[in-house]
Amino acid sequence: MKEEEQLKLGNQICFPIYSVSRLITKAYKPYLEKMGLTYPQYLVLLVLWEHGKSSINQIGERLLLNTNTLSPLIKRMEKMDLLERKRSVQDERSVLIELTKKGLSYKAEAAPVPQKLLKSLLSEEVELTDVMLLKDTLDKWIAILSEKSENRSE
Amino acid sequence: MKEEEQLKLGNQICFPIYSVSRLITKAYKPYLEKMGLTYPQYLVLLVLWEHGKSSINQIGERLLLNTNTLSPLIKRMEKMDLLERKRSVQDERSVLIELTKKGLSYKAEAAPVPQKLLKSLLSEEVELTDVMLLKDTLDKWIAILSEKSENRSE
DNA sequence: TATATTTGCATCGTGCACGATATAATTGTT
DNA sequence: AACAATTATATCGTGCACGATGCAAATATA
Repeated sequence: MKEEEQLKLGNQICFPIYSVSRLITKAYKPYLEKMGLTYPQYLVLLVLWEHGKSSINQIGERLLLNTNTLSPLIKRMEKMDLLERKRSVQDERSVLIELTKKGLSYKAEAAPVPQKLLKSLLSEEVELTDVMLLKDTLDKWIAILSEKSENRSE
Repeated sequence: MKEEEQLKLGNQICFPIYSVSRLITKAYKPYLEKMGLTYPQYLVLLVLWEHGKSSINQIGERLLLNTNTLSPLIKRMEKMDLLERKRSVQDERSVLIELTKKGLSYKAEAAPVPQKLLKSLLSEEVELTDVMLLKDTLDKWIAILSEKSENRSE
């Protein structure tokens, strides 16, 4: 492909990823706003539902987010009475995050959401096998790219 | 799949899209910061390089962004002397955006960037055919999802 | 031709993202 | 033990995203 052609929006590979990411966040909105959650806040809950009490660092590793994003986000969630922040006794630097009853209780309400969303993304044109292939490629890219962005300093 | 299982991060389909989107924006950074550009600013340039003078509305349609995002972004780009804003004579509501010489000249520098980035995303594990399949699925989703988010009010 | 509706853009407020920097606790080294 | 390096978190500044709202120009309707 000529360079000229590559600069056209329709031939870009990153633009559709960027757009779909935003559009999916929007698609999540009607489901999440019933609970007063944003999508990143929902992601934090996913981690805590799956792994229980975790440090900010551990949450960040799983979501590929740094503390400069997570710290304020988690403080907002604390204000919403979804979780509690406690300094670790073993290591006074760590802040351990634990769900409140309210945070735990949202799990039941959130459970059917991914299924509903996936369903809305499936059609005659896009079948489940396509989605699995897509996820496969993306997961491989995450492995490559997250490696790279960590080692920026080396 | 049980609902319990679906709530695990590793089984989510939207999370990898969200993560890869952010990681790719980061991957673009070293290439774009030479020109002092952010990724969304680069997208605006792509539109203007391809289509020439355009209204904010037209740019928004192509990038799937509204004016509340584009207006400030384009004003920043005007300050950087990349483009000029002019009210349309035919329709005083429209603001027409036209590239300056500087904005035009960046095209040559930006031309090889998508190729380089794509290359860094290809490996033994992820081949070009996988990327084409991925883009195909994403483009179909954009068609579905952008339709939906427009018709929210109906 | 008045008036209602729509359209294009801008502004405001809130919440991410993220680079840069700061700080205190911990660990490593001499 | 004293000091250097690392680690975990927090804060700051900037730039998106986006819902809500406002406003003026254009268009549609009565």
